[in-house]
Amino acid sequence: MTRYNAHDAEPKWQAAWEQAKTFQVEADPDRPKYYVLEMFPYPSGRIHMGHVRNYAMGDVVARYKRAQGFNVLHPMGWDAFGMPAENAAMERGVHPGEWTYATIAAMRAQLKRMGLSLDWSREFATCDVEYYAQQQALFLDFLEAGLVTRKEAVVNWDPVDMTVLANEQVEDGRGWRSGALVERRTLTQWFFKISDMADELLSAIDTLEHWPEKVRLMQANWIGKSRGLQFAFATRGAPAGHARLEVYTTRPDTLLGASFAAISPDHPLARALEADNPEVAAFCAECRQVGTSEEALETAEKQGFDTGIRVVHPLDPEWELPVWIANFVLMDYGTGAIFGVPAHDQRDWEFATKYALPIVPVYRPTEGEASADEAYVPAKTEPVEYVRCHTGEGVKTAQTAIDEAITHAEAGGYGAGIEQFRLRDWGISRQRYWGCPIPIIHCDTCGAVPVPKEDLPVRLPEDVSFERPGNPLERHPNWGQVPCPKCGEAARRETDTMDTFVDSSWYYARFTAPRAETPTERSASDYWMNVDQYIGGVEHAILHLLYSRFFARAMHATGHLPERAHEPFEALFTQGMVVHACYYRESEGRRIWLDPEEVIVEDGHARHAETGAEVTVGPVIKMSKSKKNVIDPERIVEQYGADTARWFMLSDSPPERDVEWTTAGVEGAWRFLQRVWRVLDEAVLAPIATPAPQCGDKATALRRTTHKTITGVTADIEGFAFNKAVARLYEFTNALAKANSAGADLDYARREAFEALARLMAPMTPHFAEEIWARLGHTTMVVDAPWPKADPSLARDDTITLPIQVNGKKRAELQVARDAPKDSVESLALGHPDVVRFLEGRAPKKVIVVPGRIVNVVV
RNA sequence: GCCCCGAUGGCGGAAUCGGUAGACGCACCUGACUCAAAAUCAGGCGCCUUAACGGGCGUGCCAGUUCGAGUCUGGCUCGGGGCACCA
Repeated sequence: MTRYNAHDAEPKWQAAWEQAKTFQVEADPDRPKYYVLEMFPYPSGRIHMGHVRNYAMGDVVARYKRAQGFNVLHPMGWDAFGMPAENAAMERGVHPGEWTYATIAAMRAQLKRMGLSLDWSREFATCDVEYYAQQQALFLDFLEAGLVTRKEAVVNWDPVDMTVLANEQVEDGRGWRSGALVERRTLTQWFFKISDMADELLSAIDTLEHWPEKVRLMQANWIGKSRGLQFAFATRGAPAGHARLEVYTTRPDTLLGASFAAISPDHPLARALEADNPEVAAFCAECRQVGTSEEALETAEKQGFDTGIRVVHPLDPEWELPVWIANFVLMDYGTGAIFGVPAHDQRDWEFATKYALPIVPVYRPTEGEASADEAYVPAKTEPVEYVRCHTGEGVKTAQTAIDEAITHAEAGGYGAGIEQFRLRDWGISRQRYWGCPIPIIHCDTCGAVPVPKEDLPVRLPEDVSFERPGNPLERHPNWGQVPCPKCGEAARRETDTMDTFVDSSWYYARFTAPRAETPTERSASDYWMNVDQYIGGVEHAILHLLYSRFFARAMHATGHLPERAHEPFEALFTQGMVVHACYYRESEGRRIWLDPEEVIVEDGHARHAETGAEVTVGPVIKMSKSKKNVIDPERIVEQYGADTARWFMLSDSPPERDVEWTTAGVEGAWRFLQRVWRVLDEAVLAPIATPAPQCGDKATALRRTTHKTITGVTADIEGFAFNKAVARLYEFTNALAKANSAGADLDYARREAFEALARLMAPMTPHFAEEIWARLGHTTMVVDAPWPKADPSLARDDTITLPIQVNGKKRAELQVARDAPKDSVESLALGHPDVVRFLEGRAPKKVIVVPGRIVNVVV
């Protein structure tokens, strides 16, 4: 009796695969390709359980497709630029590059111990100069193609870290790292013109058949298309150049309910007034101070400033409305100006109430009365009674009235129906060091001049200091001082670097030719693209995936990718998180979190192992350092081996849902591998390559189980139901254990079963499968064995168990031939003693026979 | 506020087309092996009821469609996620 020893087996097979270059691939137009990609990691220092789950799933797909004969591209790299490296530099005085490459080395070693079928020869980090050089080339191509612009924008400014923050880096109005209150600043920034593609990116969502519906919805909502009316008010008493005020509304049906116009504090008209009216300037400054946190928005009162300017209502030249500057009007949506209809918009209602402006209802409910304490805002599809409408009164839906109003405006020549998008241009300028430098030179005479391609790359200088906050590139003594490429006069480099989302927006394309002297190599990208299966966390459902979709389109427009790559990810799978129980005790009103290792749980009660003190069992949550419930994958691999960790990650929950880490579960996985080992140990098998003999009933039964398992596991893997594949393999092993007690006539069936088992397990527990395969007498590796094929005649049963219901309740079972004719099944059912008993002598009214499924006798 | 998703034993989950609810695993219980424990092996395990055979109930709640509903429809409750002063 032997045991499976993961510590010896795993390094052995990893070395064997590496030596055989098993996972190194080249483009080969004669073979079908398959590109599997998991979202590449940020090199934080150590892999975590989320990585293990993500890469275990990807590896199942990659190894399965490989066994099916595909030329599988399965690469790995590092999303290596970003703030943590700069923070490490500040804290420890090491260069961000040094820190990053050290963490990469550590994580690479950890990943290699997982035995993933990766082509490591394609590895790169986004902070490699070879990578960001090509990214700079792409930037220049995009610039030339009109996909890049430089403009003023209101941005989140972190006054402590002294940088612009992306919206998602602002938590509750504060910088995610510094905790400082974020200010709104107007800065000149570089933008990718993603909003030009808004409509395209939206409509193409329909083609993403193999993406989760949830992600498609999130993308659609983010792009946020709305149809409405844009029209201009004529102004009275406005400064020169502001004779007209453009407004946008999705509710033109409420034009007659207008009682004021309002503009954003950042609107050009507000700016014009600000210039020579200190009161206006003070008001606008105050508005800009207010944070953008949820709390601030919830509690912030509507604030307004009456400019004294009037506008003329488009439907009535006699009717004038006041123009207010209002803190709730956003400059970057629509035209930055609105008309207020307090009766039917809650914000307008609050504003009008505060400043005593008229509230004029346009429609009312068909039954009952609208509340007097708030705006009446029914669904657009709900019929309401219009009492004041320029396109006709009476009962209709808002949607109908809106369409009429747009038609009316277009016919009357005072407005046009337009589409608006919520999606804004992608601001990529960051005032950071550890990112890809934007290849631009600023010249006083020539303006912003692109760095000539032959001068690329613009390298990050090595001699920088992080003693002070802010951007070290800005205070570098000479890095920024260069001659203008156009006129040769003294000029300055752009010191902003690119948002790290840019780095991850095209890495999948770079993997197809990672050493090319151009961003891509068309022969390689045309063969490998698109990514057939992309796998990652749902937290990237919007930004990363949207940016990547934009980039692929832009790379096609600039000749770097085939048109097919417009949608670079054919199929997307978003996996759930790894969660774990947590424990804490209260001390002086504070929660002290405890390592689960220090806690003993008995009968639902938890106590501290050392002190015996009562401990509170917290919720099952995402592993996090602050809650002390992190399990380090490295420890698990050391203790049980990578295959056990992989098997457990795949076994307990459907991949899209969260999986709870439990010690018992991991031990169960480990026990299973030992059990397979033991069952094989005790099995008597026919010699290798024995042809299929005539089999008796018992042997045929085992063969049927084998072939049904092959069919089932194959379908489960295809359908991303790894937990079901695992359950099926458990059942299969149980059947094999039972078959061991049968005699020599099963020798062939047993060999067939074990050969299938090794190959079916290989994508999930690759080292273990190799070991089994070798013990079965093979001198080749299971990784090179083809995926098993089920014999259709064996994969289904000839006789089946048919349930018999009486009045919809199961009362009996019947063993019949699979293809038994309906009437014979019916008479067998009616003759069944249990059925007769429940009929109690009554004649059946109706007998429903669904062949192969069920019989229902109705009385 | 708007949009979306989910709810099945003590627990994770299975039931792919409207057709045997609870596969498989974990936990637990009984037995075998053992001086003993662990490991392993054999068996049990939704709830109520029954000495037993059996019977009744049961997929968050209330209705409906159907011979038949975990699955479809309508209305709720609870939980989770996304967006959010977007005019």
